[in-house]
Amino acid sequence: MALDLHENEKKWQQYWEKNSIYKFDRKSKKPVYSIDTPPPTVSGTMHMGHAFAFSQQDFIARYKKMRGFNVFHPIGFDNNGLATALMVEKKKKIKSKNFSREEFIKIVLEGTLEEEKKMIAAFKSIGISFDWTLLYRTIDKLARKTAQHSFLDLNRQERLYRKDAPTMWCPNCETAVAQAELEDKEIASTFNNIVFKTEKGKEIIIATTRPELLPACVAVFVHPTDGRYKDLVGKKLKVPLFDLWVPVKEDPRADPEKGTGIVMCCTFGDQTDMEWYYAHNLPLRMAITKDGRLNELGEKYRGQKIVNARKEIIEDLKKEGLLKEQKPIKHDVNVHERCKTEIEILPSKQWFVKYLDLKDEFIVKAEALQWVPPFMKARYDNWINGLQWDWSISRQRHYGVPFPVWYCKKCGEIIIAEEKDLPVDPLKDKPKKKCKCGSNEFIGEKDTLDTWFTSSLTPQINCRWVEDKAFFEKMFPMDLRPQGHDIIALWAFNTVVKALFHQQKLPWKTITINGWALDPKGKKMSKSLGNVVRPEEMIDKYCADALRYWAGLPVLGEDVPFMEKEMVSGRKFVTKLINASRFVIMATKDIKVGKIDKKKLLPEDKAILFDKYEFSKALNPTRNFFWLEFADFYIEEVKSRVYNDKGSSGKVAAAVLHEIAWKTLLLLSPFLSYATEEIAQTQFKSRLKEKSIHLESWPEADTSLIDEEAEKIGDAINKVVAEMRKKKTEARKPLNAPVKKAVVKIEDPKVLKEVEDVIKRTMSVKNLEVKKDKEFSVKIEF
RNA sequence: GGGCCUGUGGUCUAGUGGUAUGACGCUACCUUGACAUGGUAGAGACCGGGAGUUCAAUUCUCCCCAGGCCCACCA
Repeated sequence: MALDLHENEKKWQQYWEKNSIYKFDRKSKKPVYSIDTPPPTVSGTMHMGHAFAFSQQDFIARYKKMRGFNVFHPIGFDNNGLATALMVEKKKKIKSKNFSREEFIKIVLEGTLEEEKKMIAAFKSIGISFDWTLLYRTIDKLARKTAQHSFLDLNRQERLYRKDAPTMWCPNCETAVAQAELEDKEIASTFNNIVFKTEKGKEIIIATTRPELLPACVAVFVHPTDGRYKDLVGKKLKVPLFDLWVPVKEDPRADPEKGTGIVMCCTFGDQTDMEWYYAHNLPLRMAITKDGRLNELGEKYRGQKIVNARKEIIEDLKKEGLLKEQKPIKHDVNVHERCKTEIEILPSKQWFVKYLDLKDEFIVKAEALQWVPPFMKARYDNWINGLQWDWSISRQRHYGVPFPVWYCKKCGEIIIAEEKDLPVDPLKDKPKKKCKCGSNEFIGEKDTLDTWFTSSLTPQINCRWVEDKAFFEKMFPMDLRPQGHDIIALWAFNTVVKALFHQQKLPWKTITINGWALDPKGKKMSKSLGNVVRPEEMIDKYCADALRYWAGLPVLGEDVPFMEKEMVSGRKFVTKLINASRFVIMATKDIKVGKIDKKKLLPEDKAILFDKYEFSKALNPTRNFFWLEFADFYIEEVKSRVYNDKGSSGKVAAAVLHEIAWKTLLLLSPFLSYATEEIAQTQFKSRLKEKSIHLESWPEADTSLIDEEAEKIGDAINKVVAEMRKKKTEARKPLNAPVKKAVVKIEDPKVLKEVEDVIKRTMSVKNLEVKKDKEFSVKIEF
């Protein structure tokens, strides 16, 4: 009778929930093991990547629980971001702009409940052991309060500053953009050879892809060793179309190989322009507005969008004979990852966290963190070494966590909110005191905090930093941060930064970096490629345990192509496990359970692997032991004993079967959490001490019972049986075909002495002769 | 351009200084009393390419090639 795996999984899911199997016990005296789960974006759908990464995390959580830890396994949903705002706007057919920030946050929190429900159901269906009573959202009151508290603390430490700084700016979203929000995009563009003129009227050709920045030109650079332009240095050049003269300067950052080897510097065309601006003390000529148009410096092109202005300027240059050549090129430009608009560099008032001075410390301190796999630390180091700007934390967005900040209308003084009033919304709330200039009128900060400013506080949110001091002291730092390698530079780094600032400690002891679930060809799964496989589909088609099995196969950190056939193997394994256990119970029905162990299961070896986060190395050998050794040989050999021999040897065999099957179940329970629960609850009730197999302790092997002699005997039986099977197969006979006579030649016949019976019964041999010979051989007669 | 990682039978993968593990697939045979979502057996790889170290390299070193991720550059 086949078991309905789906019904079965549902049944146990409900059972776990009803009995709060995964609830964190605040009162327990056991040591805590805590996990800082990545909060997935609320979208209503679970990705294969979620199923993959969370399953792996779950193996660890379940293992730790079995090892006697009080496991703290919380999860949050990320709804503090543009993606969520857009989703809610679309769903409700509203615009966030039409609501106050506070109202819109409320709308988001309520409007995403439906998506949350779907995701919760999905995570539950794969059997992830989250404690759902700990659920938080990255825009909820706790998160806002934590973020604002963090802001206040950084302010106390004089780590915050606000200044008019060249900022990477998205003219489409009209917001500042962080280094990490950039993306490369290859676009087609034109290299324009444009004529600048010397005072004497000599034509100097300068190549540029951005002629619309001519009105922002402040200098022209050549390489110091470039002989071609030596005599120009120090002179001035006339910018075409505009009444503008700029100096020619030397700088090694000008590449003689590129274009004509002479380059114009505009404030600001790119990052090099910015470096020159500082290095050569150049004037600031901003020709671009925040919405991506030319301003009054653009003269007749004023008000034009960047792309249009470029076109018109090129036309006018052509007309005046000032455009010598145009070369179509393809080049990579920085675009905003969300809207793919080219980034501009504009000065604007932004809040920054000062941290560039601590780069070395960030690297050195993180050495105390256990990185799994260890080489991932290099990516973190790389990122920090490449950092050039302080952390810009302002976003010109309506939706998000507000700054707890006002500005005095009269004197411009910055007023920071009081601790006890958090969380505040400066657009709605007012400072409690007058400004020191006596004014009572304030302007609330309209900007919101970079989402990473809040997301970098998940350990503080999980451990209730702003709500429960005693609890926080007990729980912080957390034990484990599992996350993807794509966000080492963002999430991992920012979280370390915050914890070092606030707690002067690392936020966790270990960080594990999981790989990605890819499509079968090794490509990233994405909607546009149409190669997305939904985990729910796979659960429906196979079962959740099969999906978990797949997630348990690869080495942590490896990207894994999703192969449906792995699901088939997973389900077969589940079936095999159930069937073999059923046999064990049948065979051992009326026999008292003994305490005999058998070789090679070695739970402590598996434990070491888990402790090293190498769970796949625990899963595979356990599976192989169970299937290839236990089921294929041991069960077969023991069958005849159990069925035919009701004497003492039968009892021993049955006891061994029972013992091994149970220990195997325990070892597999972190992976196949449903099947093992089913088997334990229905067939091994006598062994089960707790309400669930997932509350049982990790099995201990009684090493004193490992008997080398017995192992030798076991190996000899397996060898002989395998050979006899082969002979029968070669003779095209069924495996249970009776054998009249068999002759086994073996170097040490003594080892088979006691087990000749076993061989005879297993292989239906009537007469068995064992002879001594250096060469091992088996002959059979039918 | 820089950093990190990966490259083992058709596919995925284990592993080691002395030519290699397992799975899936494939072929043949077997309805044996837990399981045909099964069993047994078999074919199939000179471990990306080249050079070096060594008695010996898939395993160590260097170079190259391919793929991935991150960073930088991008007039």
